Amino acid sequence: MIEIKVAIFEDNKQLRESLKELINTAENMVCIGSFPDAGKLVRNIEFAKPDVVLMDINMPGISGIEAVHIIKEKFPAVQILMQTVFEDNDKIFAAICAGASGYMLKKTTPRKMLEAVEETYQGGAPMSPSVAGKVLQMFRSQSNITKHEFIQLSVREKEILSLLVKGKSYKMIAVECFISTDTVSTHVRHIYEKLHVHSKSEAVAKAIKQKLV
Amino acid sequence: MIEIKVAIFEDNKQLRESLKELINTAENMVCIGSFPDAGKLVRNIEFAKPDVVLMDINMPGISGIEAVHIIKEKFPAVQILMQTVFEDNDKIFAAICAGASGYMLKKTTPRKMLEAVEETYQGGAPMSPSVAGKVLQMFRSQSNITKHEFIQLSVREKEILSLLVKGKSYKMIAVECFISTDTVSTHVRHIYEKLHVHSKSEAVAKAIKQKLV
DNA sequence: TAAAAAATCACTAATTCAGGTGATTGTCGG
DNA sequence: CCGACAATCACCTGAATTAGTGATTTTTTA
Repeated sequence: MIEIKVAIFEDNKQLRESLKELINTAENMVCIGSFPDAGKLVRNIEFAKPDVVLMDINMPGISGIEAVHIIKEKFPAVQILMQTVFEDNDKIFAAICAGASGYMLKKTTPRKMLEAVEETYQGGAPMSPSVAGKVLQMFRSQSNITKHEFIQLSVREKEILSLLVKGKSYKMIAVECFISTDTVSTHVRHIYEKLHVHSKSEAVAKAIKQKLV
Repeated sequence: MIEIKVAIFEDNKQLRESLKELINTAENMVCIGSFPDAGKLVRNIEFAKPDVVLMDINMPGISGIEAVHIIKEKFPAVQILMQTVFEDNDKIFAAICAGASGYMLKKTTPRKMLEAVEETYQGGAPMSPSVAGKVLQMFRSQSNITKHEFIQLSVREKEILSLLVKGKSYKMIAVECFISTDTVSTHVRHIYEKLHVHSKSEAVAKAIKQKLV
């Protein structure tokens, strides 16, 4: 029987201890290190050589996400399971992009926690269902399939729209395109008509989501 | 005790029957319909009024993915849990975009299958870990952000930013948030500072690209 | 507990934007 | 050749936005 070596990073002492105990109760797992913060992160990982790291996303000093970055850079084989009480889109996103494999809420039952560690070790990506839901949402919103609208912008309009997306003002666009701000204004008006929007923000949002730029 | 009403679409008779039995063994679930294909799909759903649909991805006639499209269009409240033997990137992607909530492999144990149905009903997105892993992979490869900045917006600021993205004016935001336009203006200024931008458009663009909303 | 951050409101002033009207070119296809 | 459309410019007005300064209350955190 192979033992899964688990390292824990968690600033809350009580939670850290109970996680450690939980891991050690599992017959195929062993906690080979538990740390309250990510100080000496590299040395700790180097020494402990864990298969799976349980990482709290909120820690004093180096944040959990930064720690994931570092671990994944230096020890790409180590699988990381994030733990958090929050379900923030941007945190989840950041953790995933940093290279975390799984993302469990702390309210998860001990049994499921162990399953998650096991699955992480096996290369899976266990996620609390609500977290997974958010990921799917982000996924869908990013790859917008629901564009049945055939938006036909002229070359110039696309050019101006892309400058709008970059946050340029009419005046700056005028300078860049060698036209007057009034002309910019006219183009923008036409863009609004075609996109069925009534403000710069809406136009920018639509442009990005529909990948018009 | 509320019973979760489950409908099954599965062309393999044996599997269909055993799924039906499995659902009915759970005390808080009831299978109110099992169908070998998606013919009369709308009428079947209309009649059975399921909470959760178990959908095989490969079916003769209308494919599972097409069926998801149709169901989500006509009955958006129905949650759909996909079932498949394959871990095909394209299929997973298509199913998610069509609006499936969960995605379980057929080799999943009966106990986990029931948990998944329950979680689907509760609005979660249960996924077999290996499937989740593929989703994360797709997610990472899709996002071109190399260096993710750790932007820490307050809850209120995020709220206001998301309204900005929707194209709302300060005035509208003020009404929705029960604050004055001056306060909105102050928050917006703070948001600009944190995002290092100087206009609404830039803020909106950054918010979307960095998935802050 | 003291300091920092968040949330709130107010006043001012300069700038920008949205929408309207109207006009001149040039190009393309019927 | 004419109409449609893209691209250009101009003038105008009211509304919205940005930015600076200052202040109070609550919450969070070190």
